Amino acid sequence: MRQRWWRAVEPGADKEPMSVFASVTPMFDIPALEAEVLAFWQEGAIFEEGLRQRASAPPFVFHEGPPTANGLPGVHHVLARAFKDCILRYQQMRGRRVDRRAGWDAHGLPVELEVERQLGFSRKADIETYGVERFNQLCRESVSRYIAEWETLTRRIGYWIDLGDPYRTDTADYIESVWWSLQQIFERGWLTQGYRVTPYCPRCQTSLSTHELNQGYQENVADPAVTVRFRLRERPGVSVLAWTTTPWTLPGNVALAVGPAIPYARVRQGDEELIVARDRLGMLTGPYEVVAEVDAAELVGLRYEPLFPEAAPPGDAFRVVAADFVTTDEGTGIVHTAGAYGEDDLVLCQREGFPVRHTVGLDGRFLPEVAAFAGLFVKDADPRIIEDLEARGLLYRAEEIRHTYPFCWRCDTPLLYYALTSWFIRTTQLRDRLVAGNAEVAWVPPHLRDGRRGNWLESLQDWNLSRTRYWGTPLPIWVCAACRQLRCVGSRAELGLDPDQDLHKPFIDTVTLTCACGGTMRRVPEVIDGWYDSGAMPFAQWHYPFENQAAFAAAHPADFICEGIDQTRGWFYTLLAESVMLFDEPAYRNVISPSHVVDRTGRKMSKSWGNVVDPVAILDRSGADALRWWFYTTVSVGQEYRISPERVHEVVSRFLLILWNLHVFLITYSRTCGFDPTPGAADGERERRTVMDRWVLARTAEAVQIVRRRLDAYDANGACRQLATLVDDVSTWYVRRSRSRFRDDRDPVGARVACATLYRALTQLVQMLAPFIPFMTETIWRNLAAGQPQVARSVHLTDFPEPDQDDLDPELLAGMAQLRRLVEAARPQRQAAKVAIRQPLTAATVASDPLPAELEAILAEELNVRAIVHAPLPPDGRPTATLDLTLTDELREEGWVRTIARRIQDLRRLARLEPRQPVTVVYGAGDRLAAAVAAATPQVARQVYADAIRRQALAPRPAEGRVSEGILDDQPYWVMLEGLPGARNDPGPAPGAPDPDPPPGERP
RNA sequence: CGGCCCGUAGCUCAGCUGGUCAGAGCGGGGUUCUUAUAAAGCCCUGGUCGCGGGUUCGAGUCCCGCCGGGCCGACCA
Repeated sequence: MRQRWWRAVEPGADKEPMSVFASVTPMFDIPALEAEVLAFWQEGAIFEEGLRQRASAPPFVFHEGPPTANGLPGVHHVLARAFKDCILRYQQMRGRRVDRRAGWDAHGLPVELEVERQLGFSRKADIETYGVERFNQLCRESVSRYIAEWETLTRRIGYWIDLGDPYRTDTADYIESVWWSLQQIFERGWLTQGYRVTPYCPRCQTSLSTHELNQGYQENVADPAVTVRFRLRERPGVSVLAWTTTPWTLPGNVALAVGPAIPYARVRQGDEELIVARDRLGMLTGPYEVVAEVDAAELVGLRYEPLFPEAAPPGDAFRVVAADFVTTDEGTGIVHTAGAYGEDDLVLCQREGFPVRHTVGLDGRFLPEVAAFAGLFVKDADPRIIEDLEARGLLYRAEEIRHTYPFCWRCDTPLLYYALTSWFIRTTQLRDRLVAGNAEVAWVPPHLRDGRRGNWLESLQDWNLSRTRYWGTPLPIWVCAACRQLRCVGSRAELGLDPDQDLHKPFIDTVTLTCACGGTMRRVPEVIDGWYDSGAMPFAQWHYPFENQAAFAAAHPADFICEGIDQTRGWFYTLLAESVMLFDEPAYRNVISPSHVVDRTGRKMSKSWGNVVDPVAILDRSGADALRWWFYTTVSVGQEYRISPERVHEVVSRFLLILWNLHVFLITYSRTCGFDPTPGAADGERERRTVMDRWVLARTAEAVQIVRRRLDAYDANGACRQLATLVDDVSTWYVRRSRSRFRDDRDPVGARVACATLYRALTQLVQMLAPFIPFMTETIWRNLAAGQPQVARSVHLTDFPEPDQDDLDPELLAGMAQLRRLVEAARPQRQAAKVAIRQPLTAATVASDPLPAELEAILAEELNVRAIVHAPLPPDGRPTATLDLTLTDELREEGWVRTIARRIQDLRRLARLEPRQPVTVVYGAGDRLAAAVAAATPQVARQVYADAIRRQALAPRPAEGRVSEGILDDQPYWVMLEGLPGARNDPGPAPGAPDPDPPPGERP
């Protein structure tokens, strides 16, 4: 039967007669440990217990940003969740009630597209044909399917959030709350209809908001760039040249714009004359002659021949006008204007009274009016248009340009700038209040607030809220067919609907209202931007204001949110905007926003690059603790995370194994010395603490202070850096210096004091680490808590450590720091002189601030000198320690003995002996060396647990058994353990030696 | 074009309010210590802390300019 080695066994079954601890072993299967912990949490309902325990405590309010469940979660999703979880666990340990409700963004284009893919649809019309009701039902189901995948990962990484009662943006209650909010905004006059040019996806057939646009820019897109002749009507032989990268907008041309302050020129080239900006003469091909300089004012009002007369709209058009937005950075300094396909163009046309008419339909194909290209998709029409212009002598020049161009963030279709009637929230009017609201928020990293985020708010656009799609919250605006009166509905009651009525399309479109004028009101066809839904979660998750008004009031604004940097203009923005509009305050107080996860070379991860790092593979190999710790410590929040499985795995050996082995060490020796951590059991031992004990406790108390300060400031990086240093200090300084005390069987009280000290430091350390690496800390906690019914059964149910005032000791910390610097300063001297550290020396001359006697004793031991000679501090104030490297015979002999002893210990280790298993040592050496050994035999024997140390002839050395041999100051020797055959030099178990499993410390 | 971030040893990164700050880890080379450690300590890999100015008694650490990288905006008619 295989022991479940990572778990403490019930006391009594396996324990030392004197010990409350069950044995534990070195670690090797972290994923198995984590699976065990997950099962423990599940079976013990630890998460629920934590909430219950703080039920009446002051709340710490957290909002979970609802992921759109339309695909599998990636490693970057683990990143934000790691930071969320550590703050939430910390706050709960600090005594706050931390309700944390999961949420799912169920609406929106991403979900629709996923379903369209499944159904093999390529056009929006396919959805209508298929039936909107069935389609929406599939959307709802698709979300539910992916939610299951997200829940699996959420649990696996130890992200504690209540998955049992999530909010979903597609429920009727949620939608009703959103309607309520839109009615508020409508009544304040901020929700309006407008005819504007917006980015438009001809495949999805909906416009997009500016904050969706940014996600879809692609670099280095090749597009045609054409320069076209516009022939002046009254001046035969003279053309105005205009430049565009969208030839498909040329049939829609209605005007040419010149800059009022830009100087122009008329040039002769061949038998024609051309007008361009003087600064842009360089774009002309071939020789030319400037005929005249022309002011913009002279050009304004000139009429020209339409390029495509058959498409020309009725009314006034085809004139040159002045416009401020014209520049001479590109093109000819004269701008082709098509009212329906450019923001500036539309404004200009409306000002000048030019007709604004579409030449392209909602599907991105030319309308019948443009006979030559009717039915062609605009991008496909570009080359045909160029050919046509060429054939008619209107094309001056055609090239290819590479530039950045927006594509649909979900379906990769090139976007068109397209004039549409849309519903907008006039956020530009609210800019000052949004900026003021943002100023109240604390960001990690701090520069985001006034940097990227603040900057973005300054250049805010109106929020294009409506989407001409299907799966979303219906825009609750009804229009009277008779008098065009608008009404924004804010509740189901206004429509006379049951609470359990589904509110989606197509049902909602069948609901009519009667207008005050007696006419019939019908709903507008649009749904709303899914980002609005998620921004509504602070109130909509509560079905506010219809229910839970008190709960909402108590939970707004939130203390803390955390999402990736990409949410600056996503959720961070919509939360802020909606909260400011509705409640006149920001929705959150503190934000952590980690940067992107990229591959090991700094490239974005993308499926087509083949460099996507799979979180599951990392979790299976290194575990969730390792991945989490890597995120907390590898770089500061705000820097890119260059991830690779190897880098994450380093955490295991560099950090997790050391931590684990600290507790293995403690338990091993607690079992041998009979240490009992039960309060009261160690009474009276405090007075016997050594300076090392006091130091490690002071160091821990200091770390508690620092970690609390850092986490209170949402600085997980700072907290973890401190904890990493603490683990290193405990392991490589306290335990290393104190090892002999733990195993000193002549002083069991002293050993128990050491154990009690390490127990105290380690339990606090593990508690501090629990928010970050919740799995391993849980196992260690339970192993340490074994047999103590009064101790919390989970580390996550404990209170975060307080800095113990009695333990704090800044002077001791400073003294030890100086001591360690002195030791480091001295060691290179031995190396240079090739004198081993185990070789005792007479003295070291130390120039430093005076150290207390007990620290000086440690210094002498670390330096391995018999005396410390004091010297004045050098002028530069830098403490030094200078070794006297003179060797006497006596010193040499002592060094020999220590070498022999070390060789014996090494043989014990290689033979995998138990710590106290007695052995018989035999050795061969010359007389001088043997005399030194003989003189020190009692000490050596005790040190290496030898019942006898016997000398044999130097030659021949034994052929059997594992022998260690060497030369000390020209004197050859060998040493071996008697009765332990197995001569090979490998560290495998020697035949006859105890089986390596179970581990050391397990049997009496 | 504008905003922000970054540019520190071969690699990945720390360096808070200016004065032991010239560091850590990894890799490589060397060495030492050790029965908790699939460990650890130490040394080396000799870094003009991107470049140039400035402020200061003193600047990776503050200011200005420039170069390079990243992100975000704007523009892309």
